[in-house]
Amino acid sequence: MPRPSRESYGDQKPPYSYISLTAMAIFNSTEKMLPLSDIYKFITDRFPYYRKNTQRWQNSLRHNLSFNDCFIKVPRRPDRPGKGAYWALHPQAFDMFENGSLLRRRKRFKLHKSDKDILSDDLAALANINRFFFTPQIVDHPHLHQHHIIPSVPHVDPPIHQPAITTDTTQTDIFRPKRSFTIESLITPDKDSVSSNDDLDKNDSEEYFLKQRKLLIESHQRPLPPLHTITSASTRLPAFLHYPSTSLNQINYDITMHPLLMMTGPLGGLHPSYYQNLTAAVHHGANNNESGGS
DNA sequence: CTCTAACTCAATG
DNA sequence: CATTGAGTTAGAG
Repeated sequence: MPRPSRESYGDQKPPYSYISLTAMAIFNSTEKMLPLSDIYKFITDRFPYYRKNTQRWQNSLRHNLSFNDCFIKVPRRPDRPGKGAYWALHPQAFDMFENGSLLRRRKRFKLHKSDKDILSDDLAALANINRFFFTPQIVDHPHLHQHHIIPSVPHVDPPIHQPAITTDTTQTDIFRPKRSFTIESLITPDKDSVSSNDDLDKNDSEEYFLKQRKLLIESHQRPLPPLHTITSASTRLPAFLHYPSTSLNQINYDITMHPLLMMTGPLGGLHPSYYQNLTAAVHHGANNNESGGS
């Protein structure tokens, strides 16, 4: 029989703020981002206290998501229907529990307006990229036709293979573009290789991508994602924002290209104190129905 | 005690 | 579900 587990705090209010509860939920997820409903679920599963008065605290929690810059609303991928967006943690907010308290931070995590603008631009670009690459009609373009570049909407979610968060990762295989991604390099590839040869080496995904992009731009069939945002390196969200891969390499390539989706380092730049505090708290609450093993 | 993060209520989109 | 504002509560130093 599952021991009531003192870590779930029974009917008592757990000593965590909504912000830390939400951070736990997100951090605990494999993708490091969750829709609202799953955040609710995480909390109610672990802490009985929150199985009551749901309307009240859930409203408060939503308020926190919107109000605090430490939470980022990631647009839902079109091939993943569902309600609401995904919520992720801003990487720069990892040290927000510096003082070791999961109840009240020393300072509120707030982004400057310019950073917020950049971030929202990037996220908008991401949404556009998604919409763009998951829209089947685009296949009509003559140049693109043969290349299985543009997918029909994928129906399955392939398992995400994220590097398990182990003790450390000295070198993660992070994808990085071999050259800088400026507007110029995208629109006017400096290499004659692309423009001169019509028959691209399909193993060179970068070249392939550039060619593809060029054709799409020329086609004018639908708005392209604002490419300039792709070069903004100021807001680099680590891999936990990484959308699960699909079997569609070209899409992966494009999406991976976005700075929002690039890994910044081991544990995504996780601050040690954050890691310790949160994992401790998560494991605390996680022992609800443990004790017998599942 | 002060300062301000966190919470609540609630209107609005 | 998401955003915003305003007023209240309460934790940290």
